[in-house]
Amino acid sequence: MRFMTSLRFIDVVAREGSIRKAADKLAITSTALNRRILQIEEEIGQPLFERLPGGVRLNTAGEIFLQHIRSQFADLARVQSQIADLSGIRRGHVRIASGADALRRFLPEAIASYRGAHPAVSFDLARCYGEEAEARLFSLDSDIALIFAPIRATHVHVAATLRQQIHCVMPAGHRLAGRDTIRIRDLSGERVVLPTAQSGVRQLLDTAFLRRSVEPDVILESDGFEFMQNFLHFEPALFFQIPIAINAGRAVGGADAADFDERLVSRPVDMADVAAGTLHICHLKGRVLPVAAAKFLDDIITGLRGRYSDEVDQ
Amino acid sequence: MRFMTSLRFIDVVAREGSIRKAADKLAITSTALNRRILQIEEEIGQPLFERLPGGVRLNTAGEIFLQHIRSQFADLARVQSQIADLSGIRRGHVRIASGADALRRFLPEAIASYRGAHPAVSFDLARCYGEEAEARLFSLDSDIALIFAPIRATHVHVAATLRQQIHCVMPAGHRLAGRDTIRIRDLSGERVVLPTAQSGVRQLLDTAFLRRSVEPDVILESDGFEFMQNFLHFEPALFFQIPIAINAGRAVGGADAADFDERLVSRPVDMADVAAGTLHICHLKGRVLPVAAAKFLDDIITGLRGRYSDEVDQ
DNA sequence: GCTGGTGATGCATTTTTTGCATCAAGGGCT
DNA sequence: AGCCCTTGATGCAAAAAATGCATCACCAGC
Repeated sequence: MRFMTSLRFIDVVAREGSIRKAADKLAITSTALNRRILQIEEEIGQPLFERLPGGVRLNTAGEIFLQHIRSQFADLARVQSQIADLSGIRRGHVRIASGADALRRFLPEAIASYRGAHPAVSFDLARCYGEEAEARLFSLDSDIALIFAPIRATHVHVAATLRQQIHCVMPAGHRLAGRDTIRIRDLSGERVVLPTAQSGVRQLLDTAFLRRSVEPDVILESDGFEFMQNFLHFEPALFFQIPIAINAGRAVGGADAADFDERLVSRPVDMADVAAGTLHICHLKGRVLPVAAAKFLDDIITGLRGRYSDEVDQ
Repeated sequence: MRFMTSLRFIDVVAREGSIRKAADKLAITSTALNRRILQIEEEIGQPLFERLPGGVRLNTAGEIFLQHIRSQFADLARVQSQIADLSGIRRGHVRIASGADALRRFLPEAIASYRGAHPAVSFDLARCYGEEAEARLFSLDSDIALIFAPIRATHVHVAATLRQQIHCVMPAGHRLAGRDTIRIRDLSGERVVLPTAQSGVRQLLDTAFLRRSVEPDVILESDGFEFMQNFLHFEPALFFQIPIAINAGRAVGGADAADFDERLVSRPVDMADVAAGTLHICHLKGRVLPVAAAKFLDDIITGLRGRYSDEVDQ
């Protein structure tokens, strides 16, 4: 959209913190970019950036204006998606912020299924945690967020929630593999692999370890699930996931539900020890999503309701 | 704002229904305007107008896009107002749609008072009734509406309401001037001047006349209050207003409250005959008003609450 | 079939935007 | 302090875009 270029430029300059860097990124000269910004500032009647020796930074007016710009872009995307829908072809771009959990198995399947029905819709996945995901909604960098953590910000609308019990994943021959459920005290001294500190799973586990005064043998911290999974083939240890990260296709109920790798099994951690976490499916409050994003949101909520009927709310 | 010109052009073309007429209005050639529109249509990927032999008309995509354009303009005005507020000077433009009632005495005083505090804020008054006012909110042609009639549309948010009893205005020497309240049956055969059919006052009166089977002698229909008022100096007759149209400064209570013209008096119509109407002070639901408009809205609601405390709700 | 209106398009002109070279200013380093 | 590097701003010429004129094709009403 030609008529939006100047506005996009401002966005990039704000992100880069420097006109010259932004100009490089936009493949134009700093001169041209500088003048566009000066022109807009003149039209607004006030400067939007403060000039520092090392670059530029938004002032208050600029912050307000940038927020406006981003909302214009988001709304334009919605309009384009809606217009495309008129001619029967769903078109658009859906930007999702998600923790590693849902990204692992659930989203690939959900997106593939959606794209099967609407091949003209493209996706953008940003892997991030809690507050960062909320920030992405607010800055309109993402349309939908899947957050496995409490929601802090008031500007986030939770379209649906999914209760998820922490599961413990281990090699099939592990001494705990015989149990139906795992107790936290069983983990004392056990070698465990923990997700990174930002992760919602990790925070639930930390609380549980603290409460039960259990100190497992933490041999590794990682947020790479595939890495953790493969690691277990070489050194027997435990790691933790939520059902949605293990099995996209159906609820994890039975004792041998670890369908992700036949040499691994997953067992639920006893609810008395670790409270079930909540996966929040969110978008920015008050925002009208593009058709493509809105329908995708509907789809995943409907899909989850079909599979995990009891645990889905709202 | 230079970067919005193409969008404004589309708005004008849609309103004019013809590229050439719009071009005249915009003081450019039809060629330039035509090409701008073709360019935007190409960027959108779909035509926005259907070409008729007598001009152009928005198609569905165009309707959607135009709505987007208007919301952009409204939001830009909000942002500009907000930015101006940062530097201490309130700046902006408040567009009000109002029936003739509030336009008569209340709004002039309210606007003058507001402009006294904020001289950089300008106003735009559109005189219109009920549904037309609602439509103006929806098309973002007005920020605030004062509607003396029931609200039909669901997209209108009512910020406050003011109950207003119909008053009957007559020359001081009229035979009914001695009454404390006027009954509808007193009006049988009386010469009356009625407001236009769209007016909320008129609709309440029509209902009352019908219910009581009273047929006054309607000698004139007009929506010009000043005209009606002056007319009464030449031919004795009755006309009808609500307090806010008679007296902006204070509630109309006493028997000689017609402070607008010493030779005229106003008497309330008995509530048993005519239900009190409701003045609705509204804006578009879900819309964030520009600072200037939002504060003005606050001001008039606070002001009304001070003067007509009992009759103001919400 | 003529007339008066519409939007679309080729081409020359004008306006705007861009890029190069350069300047002035501020922070970090020796 | 003095040097060096990077930053944003600006004058001037080239490139690109928008504009205006003349004209075409189309349609409705008479």
